[in-house]
Amino acid sequence: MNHPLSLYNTLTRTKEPFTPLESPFVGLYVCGPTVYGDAHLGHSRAGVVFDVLSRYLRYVGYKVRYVRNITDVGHLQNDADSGEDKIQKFAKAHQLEPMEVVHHFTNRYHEDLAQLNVISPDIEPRASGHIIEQIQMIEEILENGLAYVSHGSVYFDVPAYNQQHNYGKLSGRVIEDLMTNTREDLEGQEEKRSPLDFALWKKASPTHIMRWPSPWSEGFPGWHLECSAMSRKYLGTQFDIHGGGLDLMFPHHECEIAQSQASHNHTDAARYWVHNNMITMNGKKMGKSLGNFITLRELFTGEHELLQQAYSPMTVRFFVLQAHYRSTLDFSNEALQAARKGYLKVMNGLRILNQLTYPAGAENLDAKAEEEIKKLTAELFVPLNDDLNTAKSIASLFNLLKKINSMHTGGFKLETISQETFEQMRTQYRALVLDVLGLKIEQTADAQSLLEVVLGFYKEAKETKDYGKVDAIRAQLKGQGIVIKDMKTGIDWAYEE
RNA sequence: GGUAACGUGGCCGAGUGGUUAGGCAGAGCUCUGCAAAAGCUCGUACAGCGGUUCGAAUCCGCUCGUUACCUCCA
Repeated sequence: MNHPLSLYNTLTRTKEPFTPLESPFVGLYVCGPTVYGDAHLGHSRAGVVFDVLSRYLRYVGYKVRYVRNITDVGHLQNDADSGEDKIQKFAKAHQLEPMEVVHHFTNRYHEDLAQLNVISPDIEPRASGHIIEQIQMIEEILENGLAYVSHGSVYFDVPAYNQQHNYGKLSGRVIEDLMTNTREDLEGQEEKRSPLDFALWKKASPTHIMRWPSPWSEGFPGWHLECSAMSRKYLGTQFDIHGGGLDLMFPHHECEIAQSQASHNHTDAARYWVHNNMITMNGKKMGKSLGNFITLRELFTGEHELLQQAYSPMTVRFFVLQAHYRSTLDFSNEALQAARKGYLKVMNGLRILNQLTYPAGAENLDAKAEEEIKKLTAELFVPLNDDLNTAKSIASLFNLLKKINSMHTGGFKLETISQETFEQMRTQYRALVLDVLGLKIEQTADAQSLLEVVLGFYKEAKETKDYGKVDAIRAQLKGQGIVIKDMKTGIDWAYEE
């Protein structure tokens, strides 16, 4: 199949037409979270952006295999010698098993993303479950002479690799610059031949409790390796799209490319490298290390000193989608409140659209109106082909929405457009909002409160002895499986038994 | 220091040479028992200074400012 989608490829720094290796199949790999804490607003961006990408690819007919990993073996904290990783640190502090920690946060991550209506990936591999694959890849790199064993650890030989390949091709780094700019305070790694070398396997210190056996030592796989090993296992040595946050470009993705090239893959792994930009707070990147993050749970409940109110999951989703994924997006209460209103406006439009019925047999075509609706409808999806410009698609949505609202209030006569155009408009609007942007209706009113309103009227009707109304309310509620109970102490209701 | 971006109206945020982005907030109008919703209309924009061009927010240069990566990070 041939679809005019183009994506910005970090490898080439240009927008390129997207053509899968084996159309209609698309392999998509996205770097998932390191599960040592709750997901924050920043995480939601990668989740939502690549959710929309996979939704759109499917919408236009591709068969997508979406793989997103869970990194649960921990990353090295600082220099390798400290030997303490984030997950372990957290585990000790709380007297928990490391697996207990990662399981806990994995579950919460799933819950949070589900709230955002992010569809679960097709495969969600865990680093801890792919130690064997990672060991195998290390062996391949050793066989190819691009890694070396040192004191029970294995390091990737960056200078040697760079003689055959181009280390830095993704992030635009020049190895000579990196050599001269290596931080002094990261030294103390006499095990490594070059400060640029990175660990493929790290021998565990005696106190390190996350460890696995390997040909070299009891230890754990280095950062970067899990993604190379798992993407290869489930998508092959070469696949279509690799996604992740911009902050992973270097060194993480750069190292992934090097590992894939240096192993028996001999490829850059992915053909299109796609990076989403960061969410900022007052212009500064939101991140765990900076401590300026707001978790999704805090957003949903409003429990954070910077939040003036709670923001629903769909508000957050809409907020993310109103910006292009490659731009930074600045958080503020005002921006979230604006997103909330915008989201509700779109959903009200959907509700209206569902109510509209075309007046059959009453066609009274107006060429101009017909043309206008056709044009506005056609513009809905077009921006998505231009590097997934959801912001522009949403703008198109609002433009069409004005007409839909006019149809509803009667200013725009439905019969002036053909039924075909009407149906097309309705189908496309729904498809964009529900299927591709992945927005859904959020219940704002709960049944209990609505019932209390009805019971209020019931009580009033009884007091005024308007028994016709009393009986009607009872009958209506009974139709909903609810019975009213008049007791001496007051009015209550129950589920009909 | 190296590399890469960015700077759009009160706020958020599209837009890469000429046409209304859009949302929120604000003003006015229509509709309305009141209100809401909705529709219509309106306003202050493209950091600064040069340059290229018939024409630049959009290309080039310089200045100022902000950020990201170079360490774990979506």
